[in-house]
Amino acid sequence: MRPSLKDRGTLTDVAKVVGVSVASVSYAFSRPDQLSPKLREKILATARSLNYPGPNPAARMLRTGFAGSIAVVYASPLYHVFQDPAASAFLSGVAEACSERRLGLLLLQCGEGYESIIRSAAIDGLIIYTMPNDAVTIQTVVDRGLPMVIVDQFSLPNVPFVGIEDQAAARVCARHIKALGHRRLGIVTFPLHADRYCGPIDKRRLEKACFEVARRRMQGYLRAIDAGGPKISVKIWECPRSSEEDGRTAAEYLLKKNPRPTAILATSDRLALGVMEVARKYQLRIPDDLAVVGFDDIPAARMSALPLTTVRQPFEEKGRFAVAALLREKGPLRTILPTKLIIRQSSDPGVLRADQEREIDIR
Amino acid sequence: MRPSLKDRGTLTDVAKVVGVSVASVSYAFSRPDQLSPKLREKILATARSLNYPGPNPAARMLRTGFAGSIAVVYASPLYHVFQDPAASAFLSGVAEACSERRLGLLLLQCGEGYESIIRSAAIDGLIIYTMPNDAVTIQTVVDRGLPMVIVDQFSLPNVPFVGIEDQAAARVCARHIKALGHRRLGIVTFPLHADRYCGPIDKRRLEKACFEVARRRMQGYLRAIDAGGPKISVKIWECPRSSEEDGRTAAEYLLKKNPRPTAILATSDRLALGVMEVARKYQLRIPDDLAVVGFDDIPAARMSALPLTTVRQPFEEKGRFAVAALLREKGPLRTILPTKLIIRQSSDPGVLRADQEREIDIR
DNA sequence: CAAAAATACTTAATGCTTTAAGTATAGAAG
DNA sequence: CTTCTATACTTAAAGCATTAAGTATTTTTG
Repeated sequence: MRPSLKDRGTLTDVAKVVGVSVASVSYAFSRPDQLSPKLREKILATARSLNYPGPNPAARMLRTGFAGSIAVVYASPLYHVFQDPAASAFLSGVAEACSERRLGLLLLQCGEGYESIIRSAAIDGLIIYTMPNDAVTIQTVVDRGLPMVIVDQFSLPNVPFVGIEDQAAARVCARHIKALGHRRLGIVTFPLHADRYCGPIDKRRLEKACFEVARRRMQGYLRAIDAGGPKISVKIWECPRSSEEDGRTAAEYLLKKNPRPTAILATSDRLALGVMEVARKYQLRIPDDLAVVGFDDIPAARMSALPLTTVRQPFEEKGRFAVAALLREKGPLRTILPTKLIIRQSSDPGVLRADQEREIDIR
Repeated sequence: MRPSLKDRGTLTDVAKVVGVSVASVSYAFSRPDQLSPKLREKILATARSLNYPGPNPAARMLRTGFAGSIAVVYASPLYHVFQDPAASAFLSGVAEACSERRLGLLLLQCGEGYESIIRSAAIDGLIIYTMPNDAVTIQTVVDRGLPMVIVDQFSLPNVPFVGIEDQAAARVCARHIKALGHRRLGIVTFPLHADRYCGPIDKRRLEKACFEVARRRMQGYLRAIDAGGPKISVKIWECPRSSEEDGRTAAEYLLKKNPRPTAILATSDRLALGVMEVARKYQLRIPDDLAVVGFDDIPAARMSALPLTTVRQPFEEKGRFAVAALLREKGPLRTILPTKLIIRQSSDPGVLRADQEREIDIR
């Protein structure tokens, strides 16, 4: 690509032709009130005739210190955001908030090999949407010294945080299942670490987890399970991503265990939907033979042939809050949004119709 | 938000402390080969200790003329891209191509009130994904004088174009319906104009259409319908957007006509899915009482309780091609990607099972 | 009609980096 | 030991705009 911002004429060129100072030309473009309409028109007309494309964004940015865009940093391959309904919903909120404020929205991938692009992106602030909790990656971002907001994940001192009560919500899921009488549970989680591991996990791996959301949800499940009452057995499977396919893989493992779990908790709806597919394949009746609970309440959870019990979280709102927090417009350092347990057919034999659901506020 | 790119120390500050020239500091960051490892390390260490965040992107950009990001311009509210499966799939391809090349992906809304942000975005090129074919809006973009690519929509001389044979594909849809013996047709289209009109349209409105994709598809339908053979009646409904809800509204109108159409062609799957919902509500059997054909082959088309006949187009590939074309890496001025008619239960009584489908190459 | 105020425009400093070309030094080659 | 080359670093120009403060001119006001 040719150096696109170069070789396009400058304010000075226009000024010379019109016979005014550069200041006037600058004002013609960005502060109309400083000029007589007549001169302004003349300048703009000349600019057009000279093919002058308007003030160079880089120079303007250098001078004003304002880029007019914010970035969302995403740890997985960038295209996943367009494939994952939860990420899409969040970004939808971010996009809406950006549009309102006339800000551009820059999507950045973080992780190894992507440091340079994070370092040199022309932005006014960063929303950290997913990022492993490891020092190297964080450093690149923090080093920019830009305003930032962390969404879900870990938190950093003095950096605004927007999220939900992951642990409390997960706890409520597990309690729900426990209350239904299940004593053998399976848990399917999206990554705890950034190593693309796929398989059962041990305690150590859980405790060292560098994706906080997964860890908090896991902790929620486990605490509710261990919170007294009847003894409950648990098998855990970690997936390298959060797709239906990963859910299927997990289910193939968990459902072949003997004795088979009677309920599966998944840290995302996509995983849960994958689990249900496999259950159907093995002719297990849901919720009688197997109860399934997801997390997120993506549209597919409700639309599924067998509607999924899940935790509803306000993704769009999260996105809007994240932008607001980034711009320091208002609000506290920590914004915790409310969630609800949505009970549908996939877990509760008492829910008889597909369009029936029960909402329970969490906390 | 505080002026974030300001007040952060400069190359010069670091140079002074280390006691070297600014050039050396610059090289330490961006051209390691120009410096002894020892000096480089010293400079970077000092930079860290001074909280110098690395070269100012604006200044670097001003000097090099390279921004490191490209933009996708979208005419509807930006958050729609995260809600529309077709747009998501396209952007998914764009995102993948950007990641590969270490480019940032900036999402920009175009249209009234958004000119300034398009004018001042720090980018190296533009992918025009949707944009009404009206001079004012186009001008803002063209005026930037940046490399650009137009995807679908109108084309501009010497601007690379990536798209599909909309008209041919639509023609094949209509022929398919015609061959099945239908003589009363309804057509549901997404916007032909940017005026949010919702209702039946006349010839004039169609001919003056400023969204080319809609126009080309409409023309395809109509030409196939008028191409001799039995006489066929057509009712057309234009929607202000391309959602299921719009499809429902359209269906409420079309299905109340007397006599009722026996087939409905929709310019998008989302519209078609909305139509099918209403058909179900009225207890119409699909495809016997009503055949429905969509366009795009989004995942929901296949997953629908009654799988939808539609045109499959390679969205991700379109995105990747658009980026490639923007970077002038290869390829001709016009890239036309192949499409297929995917025949499923919603149109063809001969398709008996939900998971059965027939593919027909278009052209 | 003189003084004050508003309007319209200019001056000039400043923002921070990149990079071709130049210089000094150390090491290799003859 | 001289000459050449490579290495390591410096010089200085250029990239393009914004904007506070100043000047000249016109309009308003008393």
